[in-house]
Amino acid sequence: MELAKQYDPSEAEKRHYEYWESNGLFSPEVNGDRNAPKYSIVIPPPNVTGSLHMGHALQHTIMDVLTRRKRMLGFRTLFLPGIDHAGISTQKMVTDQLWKEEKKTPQDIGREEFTKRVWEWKAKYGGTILQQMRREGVSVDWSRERFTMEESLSKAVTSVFVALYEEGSIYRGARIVNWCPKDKTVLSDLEVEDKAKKDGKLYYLRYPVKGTERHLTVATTRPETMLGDTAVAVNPEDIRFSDLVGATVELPLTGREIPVIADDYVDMEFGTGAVKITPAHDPNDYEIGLRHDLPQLNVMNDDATMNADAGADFEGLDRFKARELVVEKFEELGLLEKIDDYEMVLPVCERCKTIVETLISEQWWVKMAGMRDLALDLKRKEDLPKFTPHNPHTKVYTDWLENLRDWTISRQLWWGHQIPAWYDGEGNVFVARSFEEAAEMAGTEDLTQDEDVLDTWFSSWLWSFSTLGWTKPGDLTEDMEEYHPTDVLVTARDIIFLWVSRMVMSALKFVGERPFDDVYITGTVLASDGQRMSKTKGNGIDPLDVFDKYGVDATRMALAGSSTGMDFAWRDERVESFRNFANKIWNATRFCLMNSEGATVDPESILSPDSIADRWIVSRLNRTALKVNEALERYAFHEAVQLLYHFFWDDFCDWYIELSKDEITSGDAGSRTRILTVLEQSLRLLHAFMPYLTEELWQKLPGTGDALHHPAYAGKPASISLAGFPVGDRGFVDDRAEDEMGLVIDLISKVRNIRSEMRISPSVRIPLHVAADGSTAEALGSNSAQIVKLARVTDLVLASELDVPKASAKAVLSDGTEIAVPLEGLIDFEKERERLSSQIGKLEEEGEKLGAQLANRNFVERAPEEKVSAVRERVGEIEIQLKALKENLQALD
RNA sequence: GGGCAUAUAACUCAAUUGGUAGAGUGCUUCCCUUACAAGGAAGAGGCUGGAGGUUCGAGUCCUUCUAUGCCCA
Repeated sequence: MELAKQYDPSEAEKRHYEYWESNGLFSPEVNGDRNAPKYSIVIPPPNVTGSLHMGHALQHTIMDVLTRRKRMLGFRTLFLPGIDHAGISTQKMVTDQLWKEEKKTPQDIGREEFTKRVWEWKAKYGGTILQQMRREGVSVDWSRERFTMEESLSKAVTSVFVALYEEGSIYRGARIVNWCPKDKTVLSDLEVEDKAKKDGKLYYLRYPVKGTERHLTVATTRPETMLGDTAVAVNPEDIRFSDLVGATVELPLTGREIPVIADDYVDMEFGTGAVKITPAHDPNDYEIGLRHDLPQLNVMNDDATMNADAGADFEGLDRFKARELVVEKFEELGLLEKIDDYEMVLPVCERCKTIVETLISEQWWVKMAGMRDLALDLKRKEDLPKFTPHNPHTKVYTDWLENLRDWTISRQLWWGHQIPAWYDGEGNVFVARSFEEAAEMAGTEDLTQDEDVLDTWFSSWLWSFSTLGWTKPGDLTEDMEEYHPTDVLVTARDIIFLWVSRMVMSALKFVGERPFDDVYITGTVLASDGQRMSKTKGNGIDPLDVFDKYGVDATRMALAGSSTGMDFAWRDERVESFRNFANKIWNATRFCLMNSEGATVDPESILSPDSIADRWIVSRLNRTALKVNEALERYAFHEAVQLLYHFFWDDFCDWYIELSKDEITSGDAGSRTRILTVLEQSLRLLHAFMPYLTEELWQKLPGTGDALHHPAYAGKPASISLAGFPVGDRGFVDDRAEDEMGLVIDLISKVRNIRSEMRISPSVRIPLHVAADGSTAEALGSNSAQIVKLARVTDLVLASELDVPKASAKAVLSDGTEIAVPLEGLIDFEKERERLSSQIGKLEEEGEKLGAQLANRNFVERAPEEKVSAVRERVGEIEIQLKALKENLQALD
């Protein structure tokens, strides 16, 4: 069989995913072993509006590596995919489209029609990211794909709402909230982000004190809110104002009179020390208002224009226009003291970046204290999910829990789970699982359902179990029993609070167990400039472009290989190196296949390796497998990638193929079989990371098929994804073979060094003399043909003593074995002197360091025995080598 | 303001419980040796951000400073 000279990923990527998916290889049911242990992961659901970005690619790669390995180990493996309905962004998207295409607003077509349009939109565009995930090669079970708005998950949402309401954990109340005037909905604290505003202003406004000639000056960043002021506050300790506490201020522009109050909250250092209090439009003022029983005067509409209570001059004005007008009028009245420049931080809507308004609004809330305590109990029992990397996530997570506040769950949207609360004509509320149930409770069908929907997170916090068929407390579906709790959650730092902690609380509350054992928090993929990727900066990198350019497998290797849990800057060069690696694997396989006649993959063939090279590669293979498995068990993806890269490229390609090349090309069936088998094992190890390339090549190797499957997948469609994952066997780790092979490699490298330094053309063959006895002579002698070939020497002269002319280049192997290349006529004495001197210099430097250590009695007495003897051993080696090198140098004179 | 993290070769990053600092890319020199030039061979390149301290021994532990990033308020 002849392969192309270069690997073309695009072709393999098309074919194999289709094969895997249509044969259901990623469904846990493919596992025929009823007693197999399970392994389950639920995907963090991307937004239905979303498309694949680097963060997804990273997380999905990690999850897929974990899943594929476990599947190959024979676990009943479930990797469950799905998306969430992303209330705000989806509604926005469809609203925009409606306006663009029909010049209509959602209100124009009504709720029912609008919701229909969203479903149509979802059917048409909502699957984008799911298709992109197929391209990534993720081995998810598509037969279990979930969507937060589908019937079963909606039932779960409703039943959880009702259960919490019935126990008194959900209530409705007017409180100060974050309000997005553009999306016209309330936002939870977590959906608001801070944005620095460097060119902000601090306005100093004078309020006349009633019955005096005095003014009280307040400093504010938001003059327009003064229209809703209901007090001025000062610190009770502040002697500047102590006589004014209890006085009345005439609030300009409004004709209202408001009191001067004293409250600890006021910072004497800030501004003037006097603070205007607007309980209806500032969270801190709201609290102060409650403490002092102040009226809450709402002066704004839901679109952040001023309302009638702001006064006739201001009604209808946008908040920023109103600000200008307020300042103007203060100026006219001579009440504007000054305006300072002021750097500040503004709260903005996480989605549309509009400046968030704080106002008082009637919303639904969840009391979190009870569930929070359940989660903190886990901490006490030291049974929290295990975070990787451990720090600082565990602490951040528990700190946050301890300061948890109630959660606003209603949203003023039409797209989402409509709140299951109905009102009768008198305003009584009935919370029920359905209209029928509510009607029965109310004794009338004359009910209207609450207009609002629930926060999207109110459905995704149930994701770990709602996706497994759970619809109500007590539900124990087959999938729940089998796959919950899941094994690991892989996600990004930014949703530890929004999602991870809430999932823990909901699972504890409703299922009575943790939703997952481990949490792996990935680092952030930064742009190549080290900055965060962002649309506005235009420095983002589209994973699909990278797939096209370098192939999916190379991209996955680059991502997994960078996944230490730290953030890392994206570098195309790194992916390129893995594309080259993929090509290396391709060509190594190409070589084996070109010489595969009469041979077939046969695991038995490497069970009793005979030659040093065979014992060595089998040892390296098993050692690598052991380490890769160990690394993956502790989520050290980058270590696993490094191990595989170096095993395959250095050990297998650079040495094993080269050492066995003659035997292979001359048709030795045994050698051919062994190399095919080692290759096949390597492909299996690589499969979790590079699924397409390995499947492509595995299918081409002679002797592969379902017979190589893990026993749990006997008789299933042949795929490397069902083959056993090599776990490695300590019995095959052969230190002696590795030492002996190390000598051969050292010898060849030293000769190559001589050639290179002496500038001997590769076409010129040179003689090689080696002084060795015993096992060294045996190891080198049994590989003499390979040494001759790889060091390009005429022949290898092995004797117990060197017998070479003065004009020879010499070197010493790590065990002290002396080697010499007689180079009559070729050798440049000056160069050889330099070469030897530089090597002597290096060894002397190392020897001095180590010698100093040994001279230190404290080291010898206090350091562990094995450390000391290791240093002694190394010093011994150095001494032997130095002696020989120095003699060689002298011999040149 | 509080908390956390990071600072290692030109670049991007590694370094198990403290025990002679590694990789990939880039760079230099040589080679199209029929698996692979997306390749092969040989090299150069680091007082591990600064300053103290603990220790026989510190990239690793402690203190402090500087710079950057993230989270919370």
